[in-house]
Amino acid sequence: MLDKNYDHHKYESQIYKLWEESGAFTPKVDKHKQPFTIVLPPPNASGKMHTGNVLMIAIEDLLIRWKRMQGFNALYLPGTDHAGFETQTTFERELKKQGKSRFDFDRETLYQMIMDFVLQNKGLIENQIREMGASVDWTRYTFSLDEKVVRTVYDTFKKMVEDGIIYRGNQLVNYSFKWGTTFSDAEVQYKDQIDPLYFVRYQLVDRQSDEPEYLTVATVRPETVFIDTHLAVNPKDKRHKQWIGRKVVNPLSQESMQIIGEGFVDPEFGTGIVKLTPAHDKNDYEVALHREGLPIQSIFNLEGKINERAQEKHVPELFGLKITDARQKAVELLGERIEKIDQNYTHQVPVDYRSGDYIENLILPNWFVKTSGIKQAALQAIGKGELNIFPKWQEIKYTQWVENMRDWAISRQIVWGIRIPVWYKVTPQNAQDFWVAWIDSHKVQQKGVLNTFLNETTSLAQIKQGLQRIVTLTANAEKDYVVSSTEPSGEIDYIPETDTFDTWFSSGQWPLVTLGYPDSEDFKYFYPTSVLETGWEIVTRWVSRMVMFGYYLTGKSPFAQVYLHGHVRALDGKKMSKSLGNVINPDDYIQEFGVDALRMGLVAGSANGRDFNFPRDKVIGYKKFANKIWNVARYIESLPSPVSAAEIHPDDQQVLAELKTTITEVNRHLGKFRFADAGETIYQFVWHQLADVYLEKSKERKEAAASTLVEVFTTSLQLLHPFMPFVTEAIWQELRLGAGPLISSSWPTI
RNA sequence: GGAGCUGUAGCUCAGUUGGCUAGAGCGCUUCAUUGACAUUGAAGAGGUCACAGGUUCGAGUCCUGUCAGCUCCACCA
Repeated sequence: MLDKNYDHHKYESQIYKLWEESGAFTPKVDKHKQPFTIVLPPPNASGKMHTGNVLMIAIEDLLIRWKRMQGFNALYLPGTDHAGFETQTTFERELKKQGKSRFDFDRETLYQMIMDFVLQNKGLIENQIREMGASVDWTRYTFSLDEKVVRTVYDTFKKMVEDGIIYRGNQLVNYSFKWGTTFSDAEVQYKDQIDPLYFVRYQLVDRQSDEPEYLTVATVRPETVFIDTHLAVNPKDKRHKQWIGRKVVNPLSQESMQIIGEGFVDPEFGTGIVKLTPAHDKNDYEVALHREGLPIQSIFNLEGKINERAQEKHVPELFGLKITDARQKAVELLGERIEKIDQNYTHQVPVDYRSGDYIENLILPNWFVKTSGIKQAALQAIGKGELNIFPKWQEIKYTQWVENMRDWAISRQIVWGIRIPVWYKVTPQNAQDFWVAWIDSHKVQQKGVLNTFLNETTSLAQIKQGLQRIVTLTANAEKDYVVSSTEPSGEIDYIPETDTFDTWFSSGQWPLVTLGYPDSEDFKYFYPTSVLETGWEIVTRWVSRMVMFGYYLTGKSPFAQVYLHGHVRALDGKKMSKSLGNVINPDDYIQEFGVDALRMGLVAGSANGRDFNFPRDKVIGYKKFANKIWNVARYIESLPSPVSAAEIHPDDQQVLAELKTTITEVNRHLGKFRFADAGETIYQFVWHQLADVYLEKSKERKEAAASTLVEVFTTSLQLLHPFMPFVTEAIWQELRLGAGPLISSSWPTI
């Protein structure tokens, strides 16, 4: 006898085990069957499940189970990501609790410590994926630092270097002094901030009698004044265009600066005159690139302090100061030349997406992917229909973003990740071009230019042993490095690159590496994958990169269809955030209402790809629904033995016809990624047509109606299975409705 | 500045190529019920589909404009 009510605690874990052991999750390569593949967007290996992950898995598992039942060879491929920067920052917080920091360890030790940390925590997210009922193939599980991933990433890097798509450049990057690393454009966000806006006077050279003595420039960064190379005005600006070609004196360095015309200058802003600081501003940098002879000189060292340029430019007072202190000091030095200060100036400052700390634009040697060569295919994919994004309007966003993509800085100055497989040649002549940080034999950190350390007592080998980080002070020409995963042997000394790849460089190849690119049987059979399902916020960082790598390496889009779900917002309609205290922990809902209810509630509440509020009401509603199905099963169980009746009653005919319509509708909705509609359709049928009407009426003719009731209910369970896998399978097992488990039964046809 | 999304019942939202007598869930009202289920059943109230024009035999749906909310991208030194 079934219990009076459905108790999800009683069934969920044992049913997952049953599925996994049945082999239903593990498709075999079979040329006679058509593959259907979804690669799970890998969650952070040391993270835990959030509502977005739940929705993601609910939708993907729904598609997979549907296709599996339809007879496809369905592969749902799981994995987790090392999430380089995010994990390292998390780990650093742990270190801080112990009174330590990353600077206390050499890179290999630190890497191993983080690896241990991640391995310790990895089980949590894996268990949560199981708990969700995701019918993923654990035998093909991939972690993004698995050897096969690293190997492919290295091969790709090598190929891209050889093809000239990856290059080493000394150019403007987004840099965080707090974290000591570069960020890609996609990782930079902007936040509003109020800063004083200083109006600084620049004296005109060779002034004619009727002219003012000076020009005024508005800036929030007086500390950079001394390195200004030029002033710029908009050539269309009638007030100012006459200054083009004239000169002013830099109020701090006293050097003469030419005034140039540049279209980017907004005549409406400030005074309509801009100072140019090419090493620390994107616009100014662009100007410097297309104009000959604009010096690009950085004024910060790697610790965010003013470097020796301060002396060269005659403002020694600024040397060694941090940015904020330098700003104060510069204001003092400018003194009278500051005409006025606007204290209420609101502007947007760049911050990193993770911690919201300042990002500076700096010139640093970095590895870059030249996007101009590979983004064309990623754009054409849309036009050619090889890549379809749902909802359709997201294609516009994707296209815009790819079109505007600048070169992609892929090196990160953190240890947690895949080390860039490069070795720099070290010779007595170039030892001054490397800055190194390393832990010496007394466990003390040393920092400085390499050749200052190399002497009788300290060998290069010692430095390498305790190496934390190297920075090449110039962009190395190709002859100065070797691409290799292991240290090249021979006469010449080498020092390893310590930068790691941007996580998105490896996860951009995720569909490839998980399937065993380039020559595994799996890859040949399951690639390209069928559907990529993920959140829209990740289109720029991830989806676009996967498409680019897919075309670059295989000539194909890694997936034909992309379905983007919306953000799950908090109950109050706001973005979930710790500070607002409105974060929803899916575990609470799983405990209280069960996985089926949570999955179905989210699927039914997801607004066709738009953002939506966490649908608590629906989750509760579907828990009740699970119980409703359960009780239909209980009723069936209570029936006298099913009697086959010859008569076809009109009620039977009607319910069978309604069932047919339901099957058609569910298929139609699922085919269009309209999951909420599909769920709603089957819900309405089961509750309000089957249970409320047909079942009630059949009570007057129990024996005669029994076989139809069982048939319709069995089919309903199959239709419901992809949406609510646990309760449907539990009933299937308890009532022994089929030979094998429900997960492996056939999708209803008409 | 560029682009996109949204505005439908008290609340959260469906409404797919125009055919709507506008739906669902929750909430609300009234009633019922000890044999599948109160995690229930039956009945009901509730909407000039943001606003103004237009196209059409017909507009929640298409077009134009206005207002409001949200988001993304680019950025102002």
